[in-house]
Formats: sequence, structure tokens, C-alpha cells
Amino acid sequence: MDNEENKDNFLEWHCSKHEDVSNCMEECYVKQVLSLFGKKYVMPIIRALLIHDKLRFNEIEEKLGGSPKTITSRLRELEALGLIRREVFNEIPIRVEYSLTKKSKGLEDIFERIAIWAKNLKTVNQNSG
Amino acid sequence: MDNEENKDNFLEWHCSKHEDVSNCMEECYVKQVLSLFGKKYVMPIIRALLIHDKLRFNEIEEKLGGSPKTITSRLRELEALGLIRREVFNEIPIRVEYSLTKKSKGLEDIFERIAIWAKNLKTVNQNSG
DNA sequence: CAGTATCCTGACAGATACTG
DNA sequence: CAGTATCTGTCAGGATACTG
Repeated sequence: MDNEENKDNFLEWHCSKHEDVSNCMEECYVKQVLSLFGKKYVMPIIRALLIHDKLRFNEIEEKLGGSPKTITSRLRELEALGLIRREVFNEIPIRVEYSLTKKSKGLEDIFERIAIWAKNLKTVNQNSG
Repeated sequence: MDNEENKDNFLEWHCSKHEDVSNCMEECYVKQVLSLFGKKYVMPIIRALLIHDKLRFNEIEEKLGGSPKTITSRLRELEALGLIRREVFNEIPIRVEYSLTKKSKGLEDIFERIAIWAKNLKTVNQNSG
């Protein structure tokens, strides 16, 4: 009934306009964002940059332990979304520094909420399991 | 300095206790949750169940268009986290109904925030790109 | 130093056939 | 109907060597 309509309203977060989910999966921002954040190294990169403000490629690679290809890939994806900034210094040897942009600020709040929710989830599961 | 310490406090969402991120990646709830939500069909399943309250395996499969193996896998993962309930009715032919549990309620808020954030992100990128 | 190029492996998802 | 079993293809990611 209009119960269904109400639900569609708060379903802003996932392609509220179409019931056709296959279509939905291609373009949903939320899914794209979650997909990226679920990828290996993305959250650790963000976290490391929150802690250290600026990090060089080398430092990130060492902290996270991944192969350069994967780290580069993640950094490019985050840069493409405008979440991190890449600064190149023409020195010898070359220096590149990564840092978070203003856009990433909203993430702290989101991640914190997820953390709280996830912790409750774990706790409840342990108690009732 | 203690600037660093302050940061560690609000970094609750990602293994605030260890600087060793490689270790972190194994056990971080937040990453696990994001990882799951980024997987194919997970968000569409949650969305479909938010809209329809109860759905049978068949219905989910048809709406999402995936192979039974993948859908089953996702449903099991969500069930293991306690996010969805699986009810079996011993009829012939057998009937199984899936629905969201109370635990998944917190997700609406989280997803909505992500949606808002993601939309702003897109908008800003379009304007400045 | 900050990556790129290359090769390789394993996990994931699709398609299909089959079962209680 | 609600899955499981199997086989296959794709692709993310690891390891390594190399370059501006």
C-alpha cells in the first residue's frame, strides 16, 4: 500500500527510483562507495592518512604490506573520487606525498557509526550464540 | 604529539589499538562489514527485503538475476551475521521465507548517511571536474 | 623514490544439471 | 521449491623485475 511508498522514500540510499535492481546495480553510488571501501587496503590507507596527515608512497606500501601495483591502484581510485590528494615534488630522488582532502572528512562520522553498529552486532552474536 | 593521540581516539572505527595495520586487516569489524556490503547482491538483497518484508528464495533470485549459488552464498553470509532470518515451512513444495532481523535496523541510518555523502561527492566532482 | 610492466595464482561469480 | 554440485571464465591481487 502506501506503506510501500513510505519505504521507497527512505530508500534514498539505494536507487529508490527503480524496482529493477539489475539496472540499479550499475549506477548506485552507495554500492560503488561500499564496494570501494570493502576493497583491500582502502580503509587502512584512509586510516593511515588520518593518523599521519601526509605519507609518501613508500611509507604507505611498507605500513600496509601490499604489492606496489595494488597500492597504486587503490591510491588512484581514491584520488579519482577526490578523497586523497597527490602532491609531487620535483626533487631527486622524487618525492610524492599523499594526504586526505576535505571531502573525506564526512567519512569519519560514517565509519564511526559503522564501528558502533558492527561492535553491537558482534556482541549480540556472541551472547546469543 | 598528543595530536596523534587525539586522532587515535576517534579512530575507533578502525582498530584504534594497533598501529600494525597488517594485523588490523584480519580482525577489523568495520572492514569486514564494508567488505560484505560491497559484495555483489548484498545491498540489493537488503533493499529488497526492506521493501517487501518477506521474500522467498525464488523471488530474490528472480529480482536480482544472479545464479543460485551466489545468492545462496550471500544469504548465508547475511544470516551468519544475524542480519536476516530464514524461516522454513514444511510444505510441499517446500517454502522458505527470508526477512530482515531487528539488527539490520541500524543499517537504514548508516546507508542513508552514506547516500547523502556519496551524492555530495558526485555533485562536487561534477562541478569541479 | 615512485611507480609501471609482466607473469602467475586463487578466489569469486556465471551457467547448468541435479536432488530432497 | 530451495537449494547443492560441478565446471568454467574472469579478474583482483601477489611477486618480481625494471624505469624515469
